[in-house]
Amino acid sequence: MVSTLRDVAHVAGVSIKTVSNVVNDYPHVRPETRARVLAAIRDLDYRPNLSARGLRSGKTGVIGLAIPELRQNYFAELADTIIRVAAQRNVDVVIDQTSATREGELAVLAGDRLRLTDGILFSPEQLGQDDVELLKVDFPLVLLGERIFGGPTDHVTMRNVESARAATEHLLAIGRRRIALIGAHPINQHDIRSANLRVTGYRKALQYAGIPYDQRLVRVAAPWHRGNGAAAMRALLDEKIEFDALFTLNDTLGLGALRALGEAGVRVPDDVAVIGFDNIDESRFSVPSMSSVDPGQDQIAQTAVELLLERIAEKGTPAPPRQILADYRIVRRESTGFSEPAEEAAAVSLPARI
Amino acid sequence: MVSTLRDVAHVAGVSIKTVSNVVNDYPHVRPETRARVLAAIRDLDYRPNLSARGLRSGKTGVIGLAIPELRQNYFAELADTIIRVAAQRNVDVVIDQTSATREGELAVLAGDRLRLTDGILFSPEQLGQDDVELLKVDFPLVLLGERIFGGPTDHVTMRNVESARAATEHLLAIGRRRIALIGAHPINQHDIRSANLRVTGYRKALQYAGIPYDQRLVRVAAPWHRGNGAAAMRALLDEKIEFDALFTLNDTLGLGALRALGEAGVRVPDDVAVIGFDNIDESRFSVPSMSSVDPGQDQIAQTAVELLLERIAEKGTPAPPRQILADYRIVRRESTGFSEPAEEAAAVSLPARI
DNA sequence: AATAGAATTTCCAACGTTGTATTTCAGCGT
DNA sequence: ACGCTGAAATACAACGTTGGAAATTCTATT
Repeated sequence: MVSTLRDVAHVAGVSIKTVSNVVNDYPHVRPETRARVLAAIRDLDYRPNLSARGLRSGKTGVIGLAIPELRQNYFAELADTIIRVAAQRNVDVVIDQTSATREGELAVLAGDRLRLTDGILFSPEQLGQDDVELLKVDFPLVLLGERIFGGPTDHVTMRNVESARAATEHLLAIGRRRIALIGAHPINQHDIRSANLRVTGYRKALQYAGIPYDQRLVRVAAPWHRGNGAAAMRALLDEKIEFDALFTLNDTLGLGALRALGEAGVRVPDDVAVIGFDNIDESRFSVPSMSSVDPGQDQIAQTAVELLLERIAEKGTPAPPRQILADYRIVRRESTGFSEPAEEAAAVSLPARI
Repeated sequence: MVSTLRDVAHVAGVSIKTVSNVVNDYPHVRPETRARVLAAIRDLDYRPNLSARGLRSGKTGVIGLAIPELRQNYFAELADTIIRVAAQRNVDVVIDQTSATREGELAVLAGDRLRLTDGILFSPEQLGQDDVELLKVDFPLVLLGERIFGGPTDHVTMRNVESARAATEHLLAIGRRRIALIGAHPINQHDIRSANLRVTGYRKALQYAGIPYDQRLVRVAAPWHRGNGAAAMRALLDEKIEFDALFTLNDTLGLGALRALGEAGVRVPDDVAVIGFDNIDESRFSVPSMSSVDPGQDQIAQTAVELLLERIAEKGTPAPPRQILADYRIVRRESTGFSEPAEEAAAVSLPARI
């Protein structure tokens, strides 16, 4: 039913190794022989058995992507891109959801998922800088995200400080001076998670502009989901703190805040300009559409897959760990007084379910 | 470095087959022997080589999920649930994105992805009823969605007609009489895609309520994404057609329509009540939060995985194809004049990226 | 103590592939 | 015609696992 090298070899009248050589583009095969074998492969609809190949070669052609939850827009988009990039390299992707639990993330590092995969792309959410030692694993691992820096593995991440600063400067550039921030985390000097990095960028922009940092404008919100964005915004409004702009540390918070602003009758961007972070698809379609920082996710996905495949192919002593920073850009939309050209708003390049 | 059955056998002082028996819960192993083997397995951190197991047994323990785009909320949520269910059964999931192209979907049926997987969950978006013959494949396949009915494979889907009727009746129940619909497709008698099924439900509800069907209220929109929902709504408003309610054939269209309504200063639900379809997470957080039809996606995911695993395990003549219909429910939110209890709105059970 | 019968363990082969080593072949110079 | 060279093709073994059957050990009877 399913044909093997043996069947192809029989039909083509050669040995199975010759068929294998053809399949693997081994150079020393006579064109005539190659043609005969290829014809047999076509006739029999032969496909390599990946289990056998994996057993023999020690490589499965599958990489793992360990993320908290596919349900979160950010990770769905990341996974989407990563799968596309991997597919171009003829690599399959198995997704492992850690459910954003420390337990789940430790299981990733313990290699519980490694049974099938040649290596793992790992975007932790619970592990932090203190866990950096745990990244010393004996399989190829590429780290994503901003939870851990300076680890022993390749790391692909975004320019948090610079891009947050740019976002803040965007608000300053349109004349805003009282810029609230939602999404901070309790201060912890040893914690360099992205919240703190982005807050740092925010403060730098203020400082450079000569605007004093006002603690009351900076609100804690964790985790970064809509409900907390809305709640933080309601608190700001309740406390009657004056502000004319808002920077939320991710888009999801921003969308929640937009909702709370809408409920309260605050006009965006007239009364309050809003910018988020991540540039998820959804932000283009909110009311009003929301400006955001595009942290270069496509580039991150592309780079991460490339680095991982390099590591998997690597022989001998591993090269020292590399850190790659993606390019960012500010996407201006209605929430900061801009409007995208109609085409862009309409250009949903991704056909929807019908 | 990586230990095998052989290593474990050596340490435990038994044959590799005995270790294999322990690993596979073969009953006739003395408790004492079993304990010794398990200890060795722990000590050596032994994990079965899935390639070898797959080669020997012909099963990989991996299933494929073929969907158009992970980037679409609906599919991200579906994939999320399916991966969770599969994980409980110790099965991994490889995601294959067809990019919503016919070509990509044909590749799925051609088994291009089958190299690694024991079977496939397939949610087509381009293939239609005319392609039903193509579903006759020689590997386990479970069909999802509403594009093709009566095929040769198991099929898990939703009650489109009934649930769309219930959605319409919900709008009728709150006193609305001029109910617009967005998301219809050009009429084609042989096409039973979900758009037409849902329109059928809508018409049945109207008919039962004694309300005439008004062609002008029914708008085409394809594909079902936000931009088209907004565009259809703008057209309705521009044409000054009177309506006091809106049923969009999915949530994404509805969110786009909400945006257009907001832009036009139309109040929701006061002027126009809105209900969508799919109950994606996002609908809870729009402004206002959007009522929707929950088509029973969790149940669909659960059932689909179960059916597929049954088919994979099936020996001998295959049982006749089964069709499973999930239970639906109407979720009432602000867009139809209800508000969820605060707890539910806040109960985002899925921690976000920090 | 011998023995049937069951329980437990082991042996052997095979799954489909590819790396290494070997053989065969064609073309060339002498 | 002979040996040489490199290209082309092949033979063989091994990757780690498990199904089936055979071998061994144990238990309960007699």
